[in-house]
Parts: sequence; structure tokens; C-alpha cells
Amino acid sequence: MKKILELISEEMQKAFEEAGYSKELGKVTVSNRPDLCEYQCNGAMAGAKQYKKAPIMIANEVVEKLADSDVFESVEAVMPGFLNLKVKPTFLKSFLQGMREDAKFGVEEPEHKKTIIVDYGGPNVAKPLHVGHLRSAVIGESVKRICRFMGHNVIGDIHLGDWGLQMGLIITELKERQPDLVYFDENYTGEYPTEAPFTIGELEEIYPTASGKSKEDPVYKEKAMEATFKLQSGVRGYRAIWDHIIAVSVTDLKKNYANLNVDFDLWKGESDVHDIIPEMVDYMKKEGYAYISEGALVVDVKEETDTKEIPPCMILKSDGASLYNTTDLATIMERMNIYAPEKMIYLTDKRQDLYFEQVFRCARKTKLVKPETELVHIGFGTVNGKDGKPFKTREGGVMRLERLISEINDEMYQKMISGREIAQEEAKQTADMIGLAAIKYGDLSNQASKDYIFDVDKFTSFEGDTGPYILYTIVRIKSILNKFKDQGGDLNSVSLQEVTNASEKALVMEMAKFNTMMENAFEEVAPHKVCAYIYDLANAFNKFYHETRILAEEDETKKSGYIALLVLCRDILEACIDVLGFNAPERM
RNA sequence: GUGUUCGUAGCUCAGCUGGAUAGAGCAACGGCCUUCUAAGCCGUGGGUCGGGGGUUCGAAUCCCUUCGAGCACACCA
Repeated sequence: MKKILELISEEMQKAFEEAGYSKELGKVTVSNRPDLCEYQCNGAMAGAKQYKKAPIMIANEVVEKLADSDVFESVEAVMPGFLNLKVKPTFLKSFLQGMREDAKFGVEEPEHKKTIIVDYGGPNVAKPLHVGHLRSAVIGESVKRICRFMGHNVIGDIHLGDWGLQMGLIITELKERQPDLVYFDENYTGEYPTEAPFTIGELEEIYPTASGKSKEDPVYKEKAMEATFKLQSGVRGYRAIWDHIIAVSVTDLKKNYANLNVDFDLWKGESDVHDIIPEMVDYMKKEGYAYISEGALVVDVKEETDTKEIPPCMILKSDGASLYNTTDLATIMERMNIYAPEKMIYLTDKRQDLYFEQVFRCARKTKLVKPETELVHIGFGTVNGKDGKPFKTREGGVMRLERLISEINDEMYQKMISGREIAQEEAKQTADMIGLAAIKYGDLSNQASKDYIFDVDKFTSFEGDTGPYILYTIVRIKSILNKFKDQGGDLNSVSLQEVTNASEKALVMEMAKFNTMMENAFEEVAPHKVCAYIYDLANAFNKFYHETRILAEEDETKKSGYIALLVLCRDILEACIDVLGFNAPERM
């Protein structure tokens, strides 16, 4: 289905051509002066120089050609040469009808369905999730869903940090505490226990302890590195402990991500590519891409057009060990082999911009990917507290994600139960939904690349441009539709009508922007555009709502049109919040 | 030092592929609930778009310069 601006522009372009001007001038945009018109075209001014004519003269000639247009209700030429446009209700009605009949409200299936891998989440096993993990999860999930909505084949990969020194640290600390565990007995040949010798709570305490010790004690650090090496070289007992760590940790991670309404198609980790690293390194050496520099194996990624020095991409450290780059490149290689994606989108902190530039260049240069494979890094800003510094708890510690969520949800719960009768269970469930919407919308409505202030007070006040406001609007619509059904109405038999008043027309024009907006959000990988859109749409609806008596409307045809409009509006809003990764309750 | 991102209302942010009077939310002030959920709606005040040049009929938007802030610059991830 075409976009509304395309249809309007086509009509305008025809008029420009008929008047003897280039059709490119007929580009129409949404008006930035809604008090004057609905859409505008500035082509007359752009063409003035080319045709050596006053813009207003060109504009007047174009106006004449549009005298009996099916699209425009009015076309006015205004000094110095603006073309101010209003569209006909019949035109809007048929456009909206098209949206209504389409499962994706006018978003077309792509000509070519791409396979896209979204790499986000990136938690380390055995470490609890904290606010820093929030953005990757929330933005990544939304990016994944936007791509999916656009009709592509999308794979979300959590890309666990499960293979580095941290694993050696945990194993070392475990050995210090429980040296008699069977895993540390080199002569043991039997089966290892199926139960892990620790809980998630213990694991989360062990890691920071071990990490602290290794920073102060070189001997301890040496042990941890040795343990890491033993693990990576396949020592049985160490692998068995590692399996436990992963199992315990992943179970906990799944629970936490589920609370955020985030789910991954792949739970791959750095460990998954460990075995193919030698193969990749050999290939890079053999093809002459990689060489030894200052003891380390590197690939040059400089380009002539660079305005700055780009350091080479390091493949192996001078001690021969692999590093982050190595696993990322090996992961790219593996993904190309298994899934052959046409696009890979990475979500990490924006401080890793240069790093990903190096990795992407290296992957291209060494032909791990095809020349046309798109590699995209979306770097997001840090989450700061009200003071502008990285977000902390009131006591100054790192804020765990679980705690953050429960604090917000508790606030929502209090709001739910104050001054009204509601079952405790329903209040709890609804509070959780609203809390999640508050957190996610609060994050997503900011541009990903910017740092943002995570202000708990702001999030729990839920007035204005917030997730709860969006949910509230949806709930309002649902409530009206439910009443309509209670009064014997049938949602399937209502039909759209031509708009009759200003706020209704404004609402319809907002709804009509949907496919344009979604395509734009996809192309720019920008969930915040979806947020901005539903905020505008919710505003347009609420204004319409206040000016219009819907259920009390006596003209049945008109009422039918209102209800049809509400159904479509609800469906669009719900499609949008689904893409953002949250849902609306029935009541709130 | 080099590169990079950014600087818009008291605060948090949109707008940036050039268009008419620069927009929201919060905060402040004032209206609107016997009528479809007031977590809402309507209104008032608040700006040299960091500064200075330039391109253009027209610049918050593009170019240059300058000031200020954040971040990154091979053996961490």
C-alpha cells in the first residue's frame, strides 16, 4: 500500500507537469502550519530560479490545474509561493479503509525478505543484570521487533559473555572454598553430579569476591588465568563446573529477561566459537591478512579516506590468547556459515564505536562477510541518575535490574489500589504491565545514542509523555468498545465514514502516517520514532475523545464510523507498543 | 594531541535529507469531572536554538571557525 504522502505528491506532480514544470517540484510534506493547511508543497519556490519566474506565479498556475482534483478539497497559493493543501474526506476515508483491510495497516512486505541477526543483551554469566543491561535489552528487543514487523526474517542472539577470565575467577574461588569437590580431583573418572554445587545467589557473590582478590593478589590472578586456560583446553572437571555455572546462570537470566518481556532466539555465547578460532586464525594468516606486530597477531584496517589513525584489529594477543575481537570475528564467521545473514545489528554501549568499526572492517577485508553484508553498530548512551552521573542506588551501589523493576512496580501498585476497589491480584498484574511500559517507554523515547537521565520520580509520576499515558489511552478506547458491545453493538459490522469535524480529521491524518513512520523507524533503526508517533496519535485521540460524544451519538451511521475509527486506532496503538515490547491491560 | 558525539525554555528532551510564528513533557499559574476512565482535556507565562562568520529568496537544520562538555584512541570487554 502506498504512503499517503506518495499519493498526494503524485497528484501534485501531475499538476506541475501539466503546468509545464518538472514533476520533482511536486513533493508534498505534512504542514508545519496546521492552522493554515493540512499538507504543503514548496516546489514553486524551489523552481523559481530554474524557470526564472516568481514563485507565486508558478504556484498559481499549478493551482489552476488542480481545480477538480479528487484528492484536494482546497489548494491555495500563498506568498511568497507556498501551496497550502487540504484533502477531501473521501480521499482520507478510502486511505483508511485500505489500512483497515490490511493486516499491517499499510506496511508492505519487503521485495526481498532479509535475514537479519540482532545481537543484543550481552550479559556475562554469573553476574546479575544491572541498569547497564537495561538499554541493550530494551532497545535490542524493539529493534528486533521492528525488523520483524517489516517482514524480515529476524534472529535475536543474546551473545553471552561465558568464556573469559571471569570463568577462571569463579572456578578458582570455588576451589579455594571447596577444594574437596570432585571436580578438582584429577584422578576422578566417574560421572559428575547433576546438581550444581552452588546457587545463583552464591554465584553472584563469588564473582565479585574473586574479581576483587585477583586485583590485589598477583598469585591469585595467576591461578585464575591458569584455571581459564584449563577450562578452555577442555579439562573435564572444569568443563563440568562450567556447565553448572552456565545452567544456573541461564535459568536466572531467562527469568529476568522474561520479566522484561525480552526473549532471544539464540542463547549463543563466546564459548560456542572457541573451537573454530584456530581455523579462522589459520585462514587469516594463510591469506596474508594477518601479521605479527609488537608480538600480537593483527589485521590492518586503515583506509585511505580515514581522517584519523585507525589502529589495527588485533586477532591474538602476544601471549597467543584470544580476545573479544577474536570471538566476535569468529562469531561472524559462524553466523555466515549457518544463517548467511544479510544484515547484522549489534547493540552495545556507544563507547565501543571504534572497536566495532575495526571489527567490521576486518570482517570485510578478510572476506568473512560478503561485500554487500550490512554490519551495523547501534551504540547507545549511558543511563545516568538525576545528578548526570551513572545511575546508582540511593545507597550508592550498582542498581540491580530486579530491584529497579520492583521499585517501579510497587509505585504503580500503590497508584492502582488508592481510592478504588480492585482485586489484589488484578492490581498486581496491571501494575507490572504499567511499570514495564513506564520503564521501556522512558528508555525508548530517547534517541538510543544519547545518554539519558533515569529519573525514578519522573517515571512513576506517569503524566504526559510516558508509557502509562499511552496505555491509558488504549484502555480508554477498549473501555468504550466494551461498552459498545455491552449495548448490543457488533464491532465487525461497523464501517468507516467520512470525517466531519476537525479533531476527527486530525486523528485520521495521524493514523494515516503509520506506514511511513514504521518504515522510517526501520531504516534508521530508531525505536524512538515509534514512541514519538504513538504519543502524537494518543494526543490526537484524546483531543477527539474530549470533543466527541461517541456512544451517545444518535446518528447510527456516524456512530458506526466512530467505532470503526476507534477499532483501527486501538489496533495501531497496540501494534506499536508490541513493537516497543510491552502490552496494554484491559483496565487500569 | 587526534578523532568522535553533543550544546535548543528553569529541568528532561523532540525537531536537524533547509521553508511560514522553533515544539512537547515536567515545574509555575488559571480553567474543565451529576455525562464514554481527570493516569485526561483546554489555556497563560517562559527562547540571542553556545558565540561568530558564510552559502541561500529562506538556516536550529548545510559549510567554516571559535568556546564549552562527554566519550574513544592495539594486548579489557
